[in-house]
Amino acid sequence: MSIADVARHAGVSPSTVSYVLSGKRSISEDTRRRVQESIRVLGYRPHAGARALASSRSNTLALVVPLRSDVHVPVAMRFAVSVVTGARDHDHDVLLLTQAEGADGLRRVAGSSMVDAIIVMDVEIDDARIPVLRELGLPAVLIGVPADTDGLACVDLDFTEAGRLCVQHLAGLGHGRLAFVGEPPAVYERRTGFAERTLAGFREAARELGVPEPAVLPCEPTRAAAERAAADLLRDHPGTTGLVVQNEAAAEPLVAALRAAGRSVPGDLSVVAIGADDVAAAVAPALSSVGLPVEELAERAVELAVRGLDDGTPAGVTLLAPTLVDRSSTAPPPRRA
Amino acid sequence: MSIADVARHAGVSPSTVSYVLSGKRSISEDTRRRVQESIRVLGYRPHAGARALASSRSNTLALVVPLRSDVHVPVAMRFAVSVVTGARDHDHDVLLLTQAEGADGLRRVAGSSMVDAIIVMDVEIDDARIPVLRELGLPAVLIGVPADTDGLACVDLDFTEAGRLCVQHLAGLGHGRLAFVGEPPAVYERRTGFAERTLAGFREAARELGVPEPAVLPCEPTRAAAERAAADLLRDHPGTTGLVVQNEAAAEPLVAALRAAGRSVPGDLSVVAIGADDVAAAVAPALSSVGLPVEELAERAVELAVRGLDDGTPAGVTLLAPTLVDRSSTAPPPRRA
DNA sequence: ATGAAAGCGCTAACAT
DNA sequence: ATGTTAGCGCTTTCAT
Repeated sequence: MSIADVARHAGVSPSTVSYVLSGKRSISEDTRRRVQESIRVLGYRPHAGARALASSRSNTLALVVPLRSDVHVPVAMRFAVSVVTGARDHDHDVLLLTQAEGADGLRRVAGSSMVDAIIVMDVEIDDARIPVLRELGLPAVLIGVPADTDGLACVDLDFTEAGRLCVQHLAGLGHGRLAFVGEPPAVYERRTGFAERTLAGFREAARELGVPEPAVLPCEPTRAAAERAAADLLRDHPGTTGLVVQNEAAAEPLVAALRAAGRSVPGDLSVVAIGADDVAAAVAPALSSVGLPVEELAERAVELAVRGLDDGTPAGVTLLAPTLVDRSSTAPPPRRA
Repeated sequence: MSIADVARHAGVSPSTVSYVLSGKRSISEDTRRRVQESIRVLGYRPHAGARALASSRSNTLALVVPLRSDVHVPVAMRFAVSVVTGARDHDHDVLLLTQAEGADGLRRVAGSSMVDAIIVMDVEIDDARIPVLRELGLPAVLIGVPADTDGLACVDLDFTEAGRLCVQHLAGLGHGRLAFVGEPPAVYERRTGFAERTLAGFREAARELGVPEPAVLPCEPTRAAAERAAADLLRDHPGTTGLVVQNEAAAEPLVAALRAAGRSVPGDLSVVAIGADDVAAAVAPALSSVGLPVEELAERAVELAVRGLDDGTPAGVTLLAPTLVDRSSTAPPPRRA
C-alpha cells in the first residue's frame, strides 16, 4: 500500500496524491475528491519514515518528563497528556523521553532526526541540558525558565507575580504576619525556577507592603511532613494569620492539621494555595488559589515548538499572568483581643 | 552527515558501515575498528526515517496510557517511565498515545509504520480496542487481561491469587469476619480486569475457608470517600476484624479514619493492602501488602513486545505470582470479651 | 570479508 | 492544474 497505488486507483500521479495530502499546491475540486476517495477506499496511510526521509520532518515532538520524586506526579502527568493532545491537534506525535536519558537522549533523538522539536519539563535555573539544547539546532521549548534563556523558548506561569499576588491578596485583607509553606528542600537546592521565583515575588511584595520578613517552611510531599510544618508554624510563628502554600501534596494535610490544632480556616488563619485548581478546590474548605494552567501551558509549549519549525525557534519567555480565585479559605484576620 | 560520509572516511563501502552497525555479518576486527572510529569522529547518527523505510522497523514502541480519573496516576506514571526505560534497554523508543485517541490512534501509528509494537495499559475485560489490536498485525502486549486473549500477549499480576492470598493471610491469623475496600465503582462497572479478578479470588478463598460472605465497599480515591468507607464499615459491619484494601489513594486515609474512630490497627482490625509497595509502606502503621511489581510488569511487557518482532507475537497470558509482605498492620484478631 | 546497486515510499523541484 | 523524476539515507540482496 503506497502512494503509487493510490495514484493509480485515482488515475493521477503520485505527486498529486502527495499534494492533496499536504495542501501545498492547488488541486481541482474534482481531483481532490477522487484522490480522497481512493485513499479512503484503499485505507492508505503514508509511511512515516519515508515522509521523514523525503521531507526532513518527522512530525514528532520529543517530550522530556521528570522522574524526580519531589515533582508532583499527577501534575506532571497532566502536562504530558496535554502535550500529547496539543501535539495531535497540530498533527504531531510525541516521543517520550525520561530525564534519566539526560543530554545523550536529546542528542540521540535529534541526531537521528526522530523529532522536529523538543519540549522539556521541570527546568532548573542552571540546567545542564540547556547548552545541549542550543547546539541541537532544533526548536526547543522549556516549560519553566532557566537563568539564561538565550535562543530558547520558555513558557511558564509568572510565578514571581503569583507570589506577589498572594501577598497582595492577604495584605489587602489586613494580614500583617505571613508565612510560606513551600516545595521540598531539594526543589530549592537544585534551584528549580518556579519555586525560586515564587519565593522571590512573595518576599519582594512582603517587603514593599511593609510586611515583616515572612517565615518560609519547605515541606516534603507527605502527610507527616505537612503535619510537622503545621506544628512548626504554630509553635515558632504563632502570630501568623496569612499562609501561602505551594505544594500540591501538602496543602490538604496542612489545612487539616491546622484545624485539628484548633485553628479555624479562614477564621484564625487564611490560606492561599499556588497550584492546580482542582487540588485547591478539593480541600475542605476550598482554598483560594493561584491556579497553575497546566493545559494552557502545555498548549503554548506545543504551539511554540510547532511554530518554530517554520519560523525558526521563536526565542523568548512567555509568562502567563496568574489569577487568584477567591474561595473560602481567606478572610480578614481575627481582631486582636 | 550520512552513512556515505562515514564509509568514505573509513575507506569502506556504505554497506560495510551498515553491517558494522547492525552486526548482521562478520567484519574483520580491523575494519570494524576503523569504521567505529569514523563514526565517533564524525559524530554520525543513522537517520531513523531512512532506517525505518529500508528495514520496515522503526525501533519504536507505542504506549497507550490511561486518562481516567479513577486510575491512580502515580502508578500509571511509574508504568510509563518503566516502559520507556525498558524500551531503551532494547534499543527502542516510545511513542506516547493517550486513551483519548482510541482505536483510531492505534490504526494510525500502526498504519504509517511509526511503531513496531503496541503496549496498552488499563485494559478492560471487554475492551473495544482488542479487535483492532488483532487486525493490526503488530505485536501487541496488554498490561492487564481481557476476557478473550486469543492472539494477544498479556502481562499482569495474578490478581486472583492476590485476592486469595490476602484472605489466606487473614484467615491464617484467625480472622473470621472480613471486608474489602476496593477501587471506585466506575472501575468495576467498566469491568477492569484486575479489579474484577481480585474480588473473585478474594470471594472464592473466603468461601473455601468458610469465612462468611465478606462486605465489599467500592471507594472513590479521595480522603472524604475513604472516611465514609471507614464509617460505613464500622457501622454496618461492626464484627469485621480483617480488612483488605485495593485502592492506593484510599489506604492511608482509611486507616487514619479507623484509628480516629478508636480502632487500633492491627489491635482491633488487621489491614492488608494490594498495590504499590511504597504506598503501603508509607502508611502509619506500615501496611502488610501484596505488592504490585510495576517495574517488572513493564519490563516483561517490553520484552514480549520486542521479542514479538522476531518471533511473531508470543500470545499468552503471563501472570506474575503475588507475594504478601508482612508489615505491622496485621495480627491475630482481638479475643472476644 | 567486502562491495555494488537496487529499492524502501515519499516530497518537491522542474516541467508543461 | 497536473505529471515526471531525482533524490532523501539506509538495508539487503547479489556478486566477488
